[in-house]
Amino acid sequence: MDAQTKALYEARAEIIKAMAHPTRLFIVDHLSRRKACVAELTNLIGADMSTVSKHLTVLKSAGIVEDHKQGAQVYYALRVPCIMNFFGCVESVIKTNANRQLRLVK
Amino acid sequence: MDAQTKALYEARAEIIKAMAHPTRLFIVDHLSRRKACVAELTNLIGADMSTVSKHLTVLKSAGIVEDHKQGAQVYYALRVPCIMNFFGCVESVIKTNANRQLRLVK
DNA sequence: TGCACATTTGGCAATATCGCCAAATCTGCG
DNA sequence: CGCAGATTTGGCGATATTGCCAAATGTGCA
Repeated sequence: MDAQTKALYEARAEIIKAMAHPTRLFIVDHLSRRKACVAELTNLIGADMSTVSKHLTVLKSAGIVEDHKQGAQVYYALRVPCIMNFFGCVESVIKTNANRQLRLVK
Repeated sequence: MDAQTKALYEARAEIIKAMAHPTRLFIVDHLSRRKACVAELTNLIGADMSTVSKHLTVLKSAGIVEDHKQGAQVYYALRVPCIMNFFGCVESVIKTNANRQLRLVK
């Protein structure tokens, strides 16, 4: 694999890596419905606010979300809605896996 | 976030985590065109065969690829073609990011 | 200015991931 | 059986990720 091809796949992996965490996945899912500030997300998630903030930083660096201040609060919004396409396919993988499991039992 | 919701996002993250590596992304991309055996992929990737084999194990455990023996060789194939939808969106994230960069410079 | 609230940053321990090497398996065949 | 080729597994050091706490920073307002 030449350097350029490698760089391409590394760039892609960066984006996907940013999604590869349950909390960040939840955040993306939630933001796909409405923008939210850190405190709001922290509440829903039930982790330390600093933890949530760092997850948001990861998503932001990847370019998946964007933030804007509104008073003392920082609101985050989904920047690339097509990310939601991931879920459909992921769900189908999970379903396929489950079916395979079932077949083994039956 | 209640335990069930958490479990759901964890399951989803498992799948995405399996994709979150340049080499594995390359493998998935390649397998979307044709099935291939380990030696073949190893050649294209240029890493130790044991490394490639382990990447394939990760993809297989996630249910993204499946394998079948053909003589002494093990062929891998994409099990869930919709995974390829990821690329389109990832590409658009990369493009959006690049445009943002440009705007900063201009 | 100084307080209260919202968020980010620094730091650290626990854990997970990665890639290579060496050794173990597995397969077809003489 | 025993060898050669293909693949997987075990193990290890290096590196990256994660989550919490404490401390720092930013913001609106009295």
